[in-house]
Amino acid sequence: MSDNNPARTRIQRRNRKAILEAALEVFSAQGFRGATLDQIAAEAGLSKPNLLYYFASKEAIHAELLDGLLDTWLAPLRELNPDGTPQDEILGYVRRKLEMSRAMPRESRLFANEMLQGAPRLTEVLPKLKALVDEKAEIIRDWTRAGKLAPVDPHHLIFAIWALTQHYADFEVQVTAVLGPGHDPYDEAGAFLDMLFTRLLRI
Amino acid sequence: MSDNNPARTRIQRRNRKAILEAALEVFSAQGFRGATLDQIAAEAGLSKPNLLYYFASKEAIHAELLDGLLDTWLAPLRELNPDGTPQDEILGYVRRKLEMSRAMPRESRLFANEMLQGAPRLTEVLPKLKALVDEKAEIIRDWTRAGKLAPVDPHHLIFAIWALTQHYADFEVQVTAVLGPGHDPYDEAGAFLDMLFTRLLRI
DNA sequence: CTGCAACCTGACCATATGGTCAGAAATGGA
DNA sequence: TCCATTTCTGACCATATGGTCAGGTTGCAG
Repeated sequence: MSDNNPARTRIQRRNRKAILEAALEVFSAQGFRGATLDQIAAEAGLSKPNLLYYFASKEAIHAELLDGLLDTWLAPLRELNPDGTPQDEILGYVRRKLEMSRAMPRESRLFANEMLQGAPRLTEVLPKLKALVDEKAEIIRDWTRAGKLAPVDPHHLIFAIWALTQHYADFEVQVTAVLGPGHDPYDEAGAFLDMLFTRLLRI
Repeated sequence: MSDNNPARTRIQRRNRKAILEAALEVFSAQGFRGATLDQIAAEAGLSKPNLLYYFASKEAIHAELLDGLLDTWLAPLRELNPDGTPQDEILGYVRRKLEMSRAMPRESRLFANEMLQGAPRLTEVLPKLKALVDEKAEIIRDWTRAGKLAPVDPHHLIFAIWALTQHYADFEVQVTAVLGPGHDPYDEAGAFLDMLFTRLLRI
């Protein structure tokens, strides 16, 4: 009872991790309501009552997953450095964000599911999102004012980066189906987006 | 029994329409598994057994919604005219697609939900999608070869248009939360995307 | 080795949900 | 008006699902 947060025993650490991993798999593929505890339990290799020994409820598992997600998700944007070269900074952001979609497609889909449903479990963190975006938008606006960047609406530039990178994770089936076999969507997207943003931002 | 397809009586037409409208509302906001027949019935102002008088099952309602959706959704792309001016054609497509997101956000979200879950109920129509995209990609490639358009990967150009336009419907909560009050997201997006694609496609 | 705390389970419960059905109510053509 | 057809409903059912619990099993400190 002295240490509250971190899982104490080895077993607890292992099982909580397995549960969260399984839950990410299932929630991201089925949405919150579509996912069942039985699926998560099976995926984690545990019994349903045992799941509920580690987490108070289905909600609690989902909440824990969402908990750090926004921070993880916004990390690439946080790195945008006002003292760097505008084009490099923004291209770097695009690359980091695309890499994140490639490395964490399930997290992307978990997030997308949440947003599609109207973000019922994220509403209280959206203001935090807005604050960060506003801050970074101001940096971009300054770059434009200083003549270092083509004039663009900073908010919609950020939306564009989100949309273009997350699309490859969230609509993976569609992308794969349209490209057909023998393609690496993310490699191609990387080249395409480099080109796109280079052209867009050139003064 | 002679005429098979169209709803025969006035009542049938009215109620089927009400059910599909209600189902679109609920399915697009909750996903297939998240939606319940009770919700749809309530939204449509009918009793649950009455829903099932008009449709064989929950699946059947969903299937009927999905049925025409892909065609509707791809209509703007179909209009891409190989004999037009490349820039105008592509910008026109972007505008039509954005307008579609504005006018039919629920359809967009229904579609997004389906894709997120791996398109279990759309797999058989994905080849049709691929065929259309391949056809239009070839047109774009020809334009590029003819020197009328900057060189771009046509498939990823189309993905970009999808991602950028659908984002405003699918992530509406996020867009609204970030922009704050006093903005018309679609108007701003229209201007931004015009600018973006103009710069991207200029030779 | 022992005993207590941590871990786990089968059996069970309440509710939600998709779907059925016998028959009542409305509709509309003759 | 009459009655066959269409439309609609309350009551009901089977199953799925989130969650509980009494008690069994395992891990580990002393």
